[in-house]
Amino acid sequence: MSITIRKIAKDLQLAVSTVSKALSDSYEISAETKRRVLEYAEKLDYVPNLYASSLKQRKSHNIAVVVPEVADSFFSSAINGIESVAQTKGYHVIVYLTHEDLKKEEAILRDFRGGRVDGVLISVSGGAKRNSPIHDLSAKKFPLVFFDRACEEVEAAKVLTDDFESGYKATQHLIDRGCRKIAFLGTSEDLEIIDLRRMGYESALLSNKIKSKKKFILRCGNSEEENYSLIHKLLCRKDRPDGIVGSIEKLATLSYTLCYDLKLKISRDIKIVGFSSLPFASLLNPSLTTITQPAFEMGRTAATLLFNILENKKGEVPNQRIILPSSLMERSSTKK
Amino acid sequence: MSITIRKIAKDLQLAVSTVSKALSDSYEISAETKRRVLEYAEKLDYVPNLYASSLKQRKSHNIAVVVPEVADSFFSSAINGIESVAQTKGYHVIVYLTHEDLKKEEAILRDFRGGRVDGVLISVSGGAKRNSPIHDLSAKKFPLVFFDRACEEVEAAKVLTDDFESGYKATQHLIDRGCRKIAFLGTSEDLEIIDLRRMGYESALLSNKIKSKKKFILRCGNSEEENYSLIHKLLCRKDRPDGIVGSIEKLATLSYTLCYDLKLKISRDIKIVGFSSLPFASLLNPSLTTITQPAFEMGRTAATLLFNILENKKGEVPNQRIILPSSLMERSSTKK
DNA sequence: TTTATTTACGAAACCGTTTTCGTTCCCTTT
DNA sequence: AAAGGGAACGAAAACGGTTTCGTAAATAAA
Repeated sequence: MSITIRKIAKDLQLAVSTVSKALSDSYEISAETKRRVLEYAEKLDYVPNLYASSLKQRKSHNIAVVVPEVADSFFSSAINGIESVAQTKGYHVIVYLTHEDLKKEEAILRDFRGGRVDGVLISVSGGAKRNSPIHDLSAKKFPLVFFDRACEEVEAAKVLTDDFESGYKATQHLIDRGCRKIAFLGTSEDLEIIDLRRMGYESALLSNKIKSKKKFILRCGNSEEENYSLIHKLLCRKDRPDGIVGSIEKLATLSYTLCYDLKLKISRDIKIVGFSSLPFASLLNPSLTTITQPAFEMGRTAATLLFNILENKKGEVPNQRIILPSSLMERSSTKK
Repeated sequence: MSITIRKIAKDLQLAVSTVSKALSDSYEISAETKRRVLEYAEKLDYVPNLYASSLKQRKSHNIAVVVPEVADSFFSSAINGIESVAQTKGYHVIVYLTHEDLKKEEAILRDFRGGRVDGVLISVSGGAKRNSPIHDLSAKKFPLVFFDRACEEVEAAKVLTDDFESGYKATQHLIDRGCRKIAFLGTSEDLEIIDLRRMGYESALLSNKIKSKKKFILRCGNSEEENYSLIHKLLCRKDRPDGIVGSIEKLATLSYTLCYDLKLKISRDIKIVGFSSLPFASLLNPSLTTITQPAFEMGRTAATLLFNILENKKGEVPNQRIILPSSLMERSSTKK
């Protein structure tokens, strides 16, 4: 039997309301009574029941972070950024993993509607339609901020990078390094950011009068094995690409593995640039040229935005759209 | 205003208890009534209030995973392992990050006592004393399973690897490759697993009649910069080590960075073996020889154990101690 | 001195479920 | 026909806090 506010009240000959107020440091209670209550609570090692207070107060002091996975440098850094601000606000951050499974994501969001969290920061998983009804509904039900991977048509705050430009820059960089047959590794489902990166890629090709080939645009899936064989096939073509844009971290590293396996020398035979926030991209063999997003900063910004909404600061645009700059970090994988 | 069971009851001219039972598919309720309730609930998009039911039922259907950080391949994989079993049990897993801050860890555990979660899986942060009172108390308060980083003297289930043996193996491997001046990079606080790894290291040195030097045993901290300069100092000594055991993933990769900066050629000038579950350790330059723990499997096992406790399966030893094997993956960083 | 105001506390309602007992009503038994 | 036994549902008490609204005493204002 856990110790409750009622027990404290009885033992101290006080009303439960008095104890409750004393514990929350209400002005209605005298210093002396507060002291008695605090002391006794401490002594009994009283811990308030979360569910009782949340039920009554209609707030949980929790925010959710919903991400596809955590074994990705972008997400793990972003989570740290989010935590850094949640902490100052006295909020807990709860991490939910979708494993790129839209069904799971929907289940999680639906579950939130029960009041589990006060707000949500989300980077949607593949397959989330641009105007997913569930995301839309959720955004109307409670504060929701997209970061990095958003649903375009859902009205909510968003923290993004300029993915079109990033795709363009990555591709242009490869072209500058002499590549002419550049492949783009994307995901199978229609994620907006991947689409934009691909459009940037295609636009760069166009600017340089290079024909974009369907065969060089891969739609990778969720399974490592499947992706392995897809890229394998790509790299075994007669007109094998001489450059790769890996629009997801794991696709870039997987390309490395394939080059190893196929005895292709990265940078000489084929140049690679990957989207990644890996702290040790420079330790890879060869060091990987990356488009690096300000992951921590994006998390921080998104969380700040969320708290602005929660605290209902006026003067704030409700559905802000913030674009943070990402940068091309040139390394050996694209050396001439 | 959210829609509640009470509204459904009123609209359908039923008692709240009837609706509640219908929703939980109780045998007391006729099929017809169930159908009506379900249909109407669906129509109104009813979502049960989590706090109300948890308050009443005294269970949350949540389990917590408490880890120092998530930007570490071991932890991110372990989390996936945990999730894989939680999912089959209909439980949510909530990830808490301590950032290796014991104060924060204590606050989190204390918070749990309010009933936030039904059970906890924890890998303690540095500085957690062997018999930390808070962990001890927590273990008595609710189901708690340690994985990887445990508090030795706290009575609770544990899923571990043989860290002494791993430290020994790593060191012996370096000796076999010709190293004689081997450094051990550990953490500053007394984590049991690090201690065991270090003892394995020292034991291997002893077996080979190599004197262990205090100066070669580094106690790294939490800040990257600090660790950088610590290792920097180590590698600039006149009698610079010819081998390094990195007992934490980030210490191994940091050593790489330092070798780069100091123009030391890894494997020729200095050999490195690191504890890591990085999927792309083989992509590093040079590929990193690792002690790899079965991270996913450990997560899975720990979670299974926790659910056994939650379900109170008899015939199960309450405080099992399971040791899983880790393996030395030989790669280029320790080539002769 | 009377009236207003403040201070410090208590009683009770409430948050939205679950759960325990009843209580009907109807159908078997004997 | 009386007793017994389900089947289907309702009333009300929890769960452990918070919050509103009183109220008595103490203090200040008139």
